[in-house]
Amino acid sequence: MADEPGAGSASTAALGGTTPSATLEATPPGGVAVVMTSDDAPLARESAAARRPAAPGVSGSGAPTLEDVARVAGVSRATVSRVVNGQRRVAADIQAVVREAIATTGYVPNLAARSLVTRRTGAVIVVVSGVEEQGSPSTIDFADPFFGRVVGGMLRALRPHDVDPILMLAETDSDRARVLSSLRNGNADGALVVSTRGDDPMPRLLVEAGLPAVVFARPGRPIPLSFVDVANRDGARLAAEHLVARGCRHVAAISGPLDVPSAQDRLSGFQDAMARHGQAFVPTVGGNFTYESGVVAMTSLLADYGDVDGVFASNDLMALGAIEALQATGRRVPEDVRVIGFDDSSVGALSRPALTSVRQPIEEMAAEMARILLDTIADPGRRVTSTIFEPTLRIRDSA
Amino acid sequence: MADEPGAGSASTAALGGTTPSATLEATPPGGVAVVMTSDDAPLARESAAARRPAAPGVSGSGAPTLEDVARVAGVSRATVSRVVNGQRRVAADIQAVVREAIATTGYVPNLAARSLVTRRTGAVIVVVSGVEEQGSPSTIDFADPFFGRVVGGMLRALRPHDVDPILMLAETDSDRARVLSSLRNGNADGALVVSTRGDDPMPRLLVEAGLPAVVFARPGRPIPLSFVDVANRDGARLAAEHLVARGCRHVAAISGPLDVPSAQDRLSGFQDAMARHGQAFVPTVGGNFTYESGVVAMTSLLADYGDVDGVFASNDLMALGAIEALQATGRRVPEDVRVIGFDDSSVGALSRPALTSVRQPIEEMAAEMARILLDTIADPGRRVTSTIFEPTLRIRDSA
DNA sequence: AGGATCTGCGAGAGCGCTCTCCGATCCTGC
DNA sequence: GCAGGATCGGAGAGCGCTCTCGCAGATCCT
Repeated sequence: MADEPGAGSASTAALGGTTPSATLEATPPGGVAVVMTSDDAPLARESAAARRPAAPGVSGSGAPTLEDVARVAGVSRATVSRVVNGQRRVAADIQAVVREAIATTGYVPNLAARSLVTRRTGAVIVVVSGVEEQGSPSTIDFADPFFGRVVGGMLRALRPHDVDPILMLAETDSDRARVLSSLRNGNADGALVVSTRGDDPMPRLLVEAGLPAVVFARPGRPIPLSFVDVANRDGARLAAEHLVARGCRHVAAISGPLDVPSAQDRLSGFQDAMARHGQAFVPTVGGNFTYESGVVAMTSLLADYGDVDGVFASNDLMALGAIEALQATGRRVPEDVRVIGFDDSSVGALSRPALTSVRQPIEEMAAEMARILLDTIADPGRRVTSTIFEPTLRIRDSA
Repeated sequence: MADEPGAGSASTAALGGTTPSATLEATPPGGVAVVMTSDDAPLARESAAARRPAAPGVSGSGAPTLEDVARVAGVSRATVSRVVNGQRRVAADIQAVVREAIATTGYVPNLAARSLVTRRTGAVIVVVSGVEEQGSPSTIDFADPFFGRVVGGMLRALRPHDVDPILMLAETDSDRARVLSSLRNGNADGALVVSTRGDDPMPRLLVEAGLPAVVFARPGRPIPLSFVDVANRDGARLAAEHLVARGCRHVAAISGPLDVPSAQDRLSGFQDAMARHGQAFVPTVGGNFTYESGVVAMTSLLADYGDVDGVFASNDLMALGAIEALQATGRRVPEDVRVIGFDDSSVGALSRPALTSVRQPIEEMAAEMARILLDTIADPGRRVTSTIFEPTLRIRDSA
């Protein structure tokens, strides 16, 4: 990216400056204005070599080190270290002196150095994992609120332990190799994996490498790896019972890809529950968790079973698509057909009619993942664990 | 959102012994079935307790080091290092031998050690910044797709450079201090800041500390800090012109909190554009970017100006709320009242009627932030920069 | 009261890596 | 054949930190 002569004081957008090539279909070509303000500002930011704290009387350059603090406090490095880490008992008065010295020097421990010896980094990798598909560069939809909710939940559980999440994508083999080596060479202590597909190889790789990890949702193939999940079958049962209770007699299902364990469980759980209520056969069409696939599935369902009066979709997006298709054929929701989704996503809550949906406590599940991982890191000999959360039915307008 | 009483028990069988002791305050009241296999040890949560140094003496146990590779290749550490980093010319044959040795040993550089001497970490902090409000524990809504889109955009720009984002929340002063010290002690090389409020102190702190940083959206107060933004006024103008073109004669606006610069710009840009088209006064009610505030604002607008036929809301959530309020009073959208939002969020696209909205290329903006930060880190003397993206109008059904 | 035990602090050895010298080797030109 | 470069590999000094070890001095027991 070319430098531009600072266009004097920045007043108006100097259009036609350097135009980042980032303007594919998003911005009309040339539709980017770059404004550079010169740094005649009082706060000169030549942060180049000047990484010094405003510490008086400390040695020459660079951030203050343990050594510096020790000198100021008149104790040894070891003692300062002990105070910083609160490890072994240190006399109260000395502790005070050291803390004082830490404050005046503005000391802050260098994590790289610490991690070099402790073999702990205080960071975990959050792997958003998918499988590259030909054509589409990414299978991961970051706009899906699911992603943010998971990360948010992890963050809240991690923060009290001063552990930070490093975000990594894992779509290609080289991505996965990168995650693995990051972990192996001590760039992070463990991994929290959120897979978008059942056949994701990431969990297996982690297990084989013997690395601490926890995954979201039960892995496709059983492997010795901790995971957190929702009781998908119970959620589906909730949906089935609700539809039955509302008087539905001809219900159908829109399922997710059956190689995804959760989709599998939701479908079979729904079928079983319906069977218990006398409907032995549930017309089912598969989708792929997208809105469009919901439209398609519902349309196809309608073609074969025009008298459906209840639909259970394996996620909210497909449920929304189903409603769209239903309404397009003049059917009213919920009067003519009742629709239930799965996820209790914000999209569903905001749509009209508001979507009745099976709620899984994503944030808490994510937090639990973090907790399990932390425990595993603290005690590597720990057995593999799993926590299953019970879903609840969030009744709104669509069913 | 209140927790529903949980559905009781776990039906799934335990894989081994059950130890619910791990679920102290971790487990939400009810609704959770914990199934865990466990070792006998009551897990001591002391992070400091289980801190054991790496297995001593076992050569094969620990990860291979430069030393190991050097021994295998029959060269010195320095040479291996040179090969790994491709810094100086190394004879081709020796290079081959070294690479061979790297492959056989499975060597992977220890980033902590490297960063200790290079003072570079290959990581940047993504600060999701807000201000703690009394009552609510968090002002940051991770379920908002905006969050994921930003992170996704950054990720894609960062990845080719092998730089990873570390996620941090900054709500309290101590959070902010943590971010600052992480940066200062070389835990990360720079910060990408996404603020949720205009009066967020984070940007200022970063500047004062002379740390490399880029923020999303123009800071509330002008400070010498690089940022990326969308031309909010232009976006608002687009909305105004569209409403006018569709024949709206009495338009109103629902604004965001006016201490947020972007909300300010959107409102004034809209007002100015409307003034140019003959509507000097635009009835305006403030909201706070939430769905509910949109409902409230629209209701209040309707009470005072029953004849509105066009509404511009400063974000999609509020626009959706407005539509809800409109429909609740029997008005049709877009036939009676046209509504335009801002963000082009996925919620808006999925709602019915689909929301017409001003689109800002969030992913690309985020990617540009990453690029600027990387440049700044590479050349700290670099001037402060800003890139303004042009918004476009995404016309759907609501206007 | 005397030895045993405990407690608190300092000395020092690295953790794995990069990078600056420096010496050894290999060309090149005369 | 030899000086003068140019090139390339090795030795070694740390980067800032933690942690074991050992030694004083305080505390305890019989």
